[in-house]
Order: sequence, then C-alpha cells, then structure tokens
Amino acid sequence: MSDTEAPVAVGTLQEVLAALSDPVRLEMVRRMHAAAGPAPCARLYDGVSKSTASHHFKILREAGVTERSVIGGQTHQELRLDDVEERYPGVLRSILSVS
Amino acid sequence: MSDTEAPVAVGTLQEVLAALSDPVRLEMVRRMHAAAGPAPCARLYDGVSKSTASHHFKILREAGVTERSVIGGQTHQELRLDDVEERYPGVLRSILSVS
DNA sequence: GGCTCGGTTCGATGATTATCAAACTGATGT
DNA sequence: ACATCAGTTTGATAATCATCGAACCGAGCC
Repeated sequence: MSDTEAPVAVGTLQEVLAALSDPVRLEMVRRMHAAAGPAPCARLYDGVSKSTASHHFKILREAGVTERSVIGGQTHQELRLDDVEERYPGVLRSILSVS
Repeated sequence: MSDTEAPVAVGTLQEVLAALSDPVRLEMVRRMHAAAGPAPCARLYDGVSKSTASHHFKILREAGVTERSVIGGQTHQELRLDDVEERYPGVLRSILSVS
C-alpha cells in the first residue's frame, strides 16, 4: 500500500534557505534528488543518529521542501522540487546543480 | 579617496546559504542589490543596533557574499554578485529575483 | 587639542538549535 | 503472543548565534 500525506505549503524563503543551510539536511536533499522519487529514510543520511535524522526530516517537511509517504509500511521521503520551483523559481534547482 | 579590500574567496555553499538565511542579512543583501554599487552601511538595515548590523556585515563578508570599501572616509558595502554567480551559478541570482 | 560621526570590537545575555539516548509506536514476521 | 525493525517523540545537554550596550577607533571639523 501507498499513502502520501497532504503536503503543507512551501514555507517562506527564509525557512527554505535555513532548511538547506545545514550540511546534514543539504546532503539529505541531494540524495533525495538523486533518488528521483520516494526514498527510504535510512538511505538518506550518514553519521548522525536516527533521532537526529528524524529531526532534520521534520524541519525539511515543515519548510515544505520534502514530503513523507508510507510505502509498504516503510516511511519514505521525497523532494518536492516542482512545488519549491513553482514558489521560488530557480532557487532549489540551482542549489542542486551546483558542486 | 576610494579603497577596496582584496576580497576573500567565496565561501562554501553552506556558508553562503547560512549567510542568506537570516532575515536581517537577506534584507541587507536585497538593498545592496538595489543599490547596484557600494552603499553606505546605514542605508542597508533597520531595526537592529549598529553593533548587530556590523556583526551581520562581517558574516556576509566572510561568506564572500559582500565586500567592504571606504569611499571618502565612509565605509560602504557592496554585493559581490558576479563572484558568487561564477562560483554558484544561479543561486544568488534566483534568490534575489524571488518575491 | 577636543569634538562629533560612522563603524568596529568586546563582553555578556538570551534564544535557537543540533545532538543523543531512551522510551514509545506501528507494522511485519515467527 | 512475542520479537523485531523502522521511525518518532521526549527530555536533556552542549554549542551556536543574534542581540545589545559600552568601550574603542579613525576621519573630518572646529
């Protein structure tokens, strides 16, 4: 079974930038982008504890940058690139394209 | 007389995003962009003390986002849009173009 | 010299925030 | 029922950070 939550509106530009300014979260976002679809949580981070990772996922979701879905009982996270692009054109796209 | 400091290299993407994620600093950057050239410090902020503003200017400079110059004895701040664009194409430009 | 004006630096304080371990929850499997 | 696995929440701690006032500095002016 698949279950996706009703996504919150994309947050303020400040919220989005603050969400992306943490290295752990930016790496999460990069991996979600590479995954190009719902990805299991555990594949999206390294070097921090489960609880810390969950905290960062929450911040990303509350900024409207990602959404959570449950697929076959497992939680997945997914980048809301189109939504963020619609609200702030070019911002997330350029950040992801930069090395 | 005009005196411009040798600008530091543009910082990491994290540093740049962190610098822009503060509302006071983003407003400073917006005003510098509008000024399109060296602008006197006092025109670039509202609602915080002189010392706080100076602190924020420093963070922006250390991230390589702005530079300081002295024109006729007065300190001015200027956006380094071209340098940041060269290092992180699209990032700062898109942030400035967004409402 | 002494004064003001614009900025910076110092030191302190309060608020955020990142982090973890532990307890909890919900689903799956035996 | 029990155990396990994945993720969340809670509570606490440590670190970072924004903010301010006060002291300081350099340039121009009287």
